[in-house]
Amino acid sequence: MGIKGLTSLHLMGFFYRTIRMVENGIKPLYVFDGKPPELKAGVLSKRLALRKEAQEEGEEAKETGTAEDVDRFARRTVKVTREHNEECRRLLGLMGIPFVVVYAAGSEDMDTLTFHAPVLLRHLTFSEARKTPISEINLDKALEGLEMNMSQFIELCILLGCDYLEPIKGVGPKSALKLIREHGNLGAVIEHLREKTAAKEDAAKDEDGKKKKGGIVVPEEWPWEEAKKFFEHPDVTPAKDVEVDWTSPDVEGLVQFLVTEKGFNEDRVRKGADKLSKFLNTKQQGRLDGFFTAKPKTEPKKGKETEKGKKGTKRKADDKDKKDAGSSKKSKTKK
DNA sequence: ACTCTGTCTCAAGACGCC
DNA sequence: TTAATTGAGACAGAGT
DNA sequence: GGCGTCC
Repeated sequence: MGIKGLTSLHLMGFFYRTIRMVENGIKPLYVFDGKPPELKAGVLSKRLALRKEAQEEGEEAKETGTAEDVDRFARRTVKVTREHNEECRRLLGLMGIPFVVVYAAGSEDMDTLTFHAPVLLRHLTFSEARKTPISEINLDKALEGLEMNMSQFIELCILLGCDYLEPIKGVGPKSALKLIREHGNLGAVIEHLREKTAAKEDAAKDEDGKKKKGGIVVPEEWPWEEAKKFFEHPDVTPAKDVEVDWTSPDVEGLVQFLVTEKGFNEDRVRKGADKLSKFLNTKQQGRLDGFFTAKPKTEPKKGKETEKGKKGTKRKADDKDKKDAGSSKKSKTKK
């Protein structure tokens, strides 16, 4: 029953995606993620359970469901094995595209900016088909909009919860921003919060049985200063030590690999290789235009709020008497 | 009223023909 | 050698 | 734009 081919989806993806980028003036550098940090072990095991469940349901669907269901499930279940990884690297090598392997990639949103990346592009991986527009976040603009310096920005991000420290419950985007604004720096904020907590505890002590929860509590151990140092001086290989060369593709090698070994259409492969060498050789390049459809919303929203999307969240006013709305556990609507 | 958090859901390739 | 992700949005509910 | 094909 299987459609047995389809063993090269990953290569197809890399091949065509890369070509598309190159055509549009992007010189990609692939970063292969090493192992995830153990910090997340707990979370991972939790997800494992969920996934297992999902898989079981998938199995079930396989028997009762429609063809689309099966197909869909199959796509989710594709394993990325080491072979796939190696093949991808081999492919990139033949294409003349550099790549590196890293072992700690906490690269998310603002975290990335804290590492002084000047520009952050989000949603790049969403093919243009999706409605999600690509957004560009410029560090300088962001700082300007926040009226902050880099130090404050880093501290703000730490307050919001970076991957390396427990987030402080009760402090979200708004409060964090406000706190930093009011106190000027994270040290003062922490001090302030600790004092507050202490005061409440004292008050509670008198009454004994009163409410225990004293507002926002900063964890005992909260080495934010170290985190900050880490952001300022990340433990990375200096750029100059990394080899990043974009070279001409090895056409025959590609043909050998993709056509002979993987059964790709030779014309397509050669055509792709042509594009690669053409665009990689010509120094000049078109801009990003054309790679994405349009970027309707630009960010220059001065005021505060560098985060563009935030405003949404309109509560659904019509939530009348919807009784147990929230209790729907994992009731998957299966067909 | 507003803010924050937790939980859940959804989808993820690329091309080309019509 | 396996297992395993990511990001976004919506919503409900508890906290202040 | 939706849908079949690529492999």
